[in-house]
Amino acid sequence: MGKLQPARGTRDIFGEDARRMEAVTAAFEATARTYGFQLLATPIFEFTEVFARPLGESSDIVTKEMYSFSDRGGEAITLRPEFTAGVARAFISAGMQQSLPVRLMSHGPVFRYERPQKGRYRQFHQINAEFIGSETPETDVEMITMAWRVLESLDIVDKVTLHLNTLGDRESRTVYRDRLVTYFGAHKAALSQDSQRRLDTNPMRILDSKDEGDRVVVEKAPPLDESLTQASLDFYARVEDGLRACDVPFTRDTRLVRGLDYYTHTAFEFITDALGAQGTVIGGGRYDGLIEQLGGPSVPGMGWAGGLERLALLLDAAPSVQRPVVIMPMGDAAVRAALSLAEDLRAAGHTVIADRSGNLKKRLTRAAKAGANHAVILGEDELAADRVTLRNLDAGDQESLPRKALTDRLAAWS
RNA sequence: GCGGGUGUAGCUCAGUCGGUUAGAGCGCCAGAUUGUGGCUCUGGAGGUCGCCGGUUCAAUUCCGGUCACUCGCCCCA
Repeated sequence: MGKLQPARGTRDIFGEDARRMEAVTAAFEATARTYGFQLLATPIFEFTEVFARPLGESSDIVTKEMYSFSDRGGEAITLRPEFTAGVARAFISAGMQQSLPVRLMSHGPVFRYERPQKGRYRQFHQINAEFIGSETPETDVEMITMAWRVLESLDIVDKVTLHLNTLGDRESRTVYRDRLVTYFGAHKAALSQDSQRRLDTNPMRILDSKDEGDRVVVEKAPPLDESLTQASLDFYARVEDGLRACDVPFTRDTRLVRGLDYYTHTAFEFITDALGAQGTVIGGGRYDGLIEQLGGPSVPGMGWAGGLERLALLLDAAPSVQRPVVIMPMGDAAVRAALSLAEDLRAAGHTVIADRSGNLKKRLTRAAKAGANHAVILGEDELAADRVTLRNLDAGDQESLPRKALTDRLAAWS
């Protein structure tokens, strides 16, 4: 095709795609609001440090996926690869620890330099929720339930499975990680190349390796629960119990882990098998160490992010457009009169499109294509009589009525 | 970053065992219907066969490279 393509891994979103994504965003905002969340819009770029520090210098995101550059002032800048770090930075910048807890929702583009696939882009979009300043397991329950409700309101909840796990508190996590390193280190030769690398960079990730040889080794790896402190076990039990109280079904998945060190306790993902390798649609967990690591106070947090594109892909059908009323003035005098008539209808809450070009036949064709329910025909005859012709495009019939009666007549239809 | 597949009209796709005018359906435009759509009929526009190079008398077709998409890995939403 032409040379004018969007840059690799980016795309133009319009029409049906745009409506799908709009629907997901709207469902998210509406649901999150009922949980007391307020909007926080952070910049789409930050000083590189904001992301590099909490994500860890050796993590994949930092080493190969960030869009980083230095600006004209020589500052190291990075396009956000996720929301949490930026939200945490905003939390610190604004001194929000004065009013704990805070419930913050965000959505917008994020950027990762990756090889694109279906449901995976270099610029993609996320919905994101962070609950900062509460360390109770019931907060985790609420956060997960909220994600569940979003999926429910989008009617895609049956396409998705909630995988749930705990990493325990920091002590548990460290113990478990050490045990894994010891165990996998002893079986290093049996591991795939990828997993041998993971042993250094991200040992817990070996647990969910897809390599068959790895799986054999993983089978006999030390079980997570043996490394958990009693407090961690209790915490997790309350999360499970709370989810049952809210009727949110879940699957315990002890291989579900988070690579980053600041994650503690609850980890969860909503996974679908409808999107190939891009199965995770919403993922999140508890991060009790993050804010401190960024140089802020020691404040616990719990959050999750959802991939807009992936969620949009799961919707059965694209939401339909608002059905407009199309007003069709014929002749110069009518064109002018139609301006104010359209304003009246809009003020009454209708979506109004004015079509001023072409013959009536053409305009009616266009109106039908635009999904209009009614056409208001305003020609010389109507103008002279101070009337309009209102055509019902679904029924195919029409009536003549006084111009002033139009708003009421249309109100009866909606 | 690694390995595989694909790239023909706005969309979905045929086709050319290398040969001169590249097709269909849908969509679009016009007409049958001077101010009345959705059905039907008739006609029309629209393609450097992704791009660059090589082989050849001749390349959309074969080969190489490149770009994009796609499947898997890595990683993640």
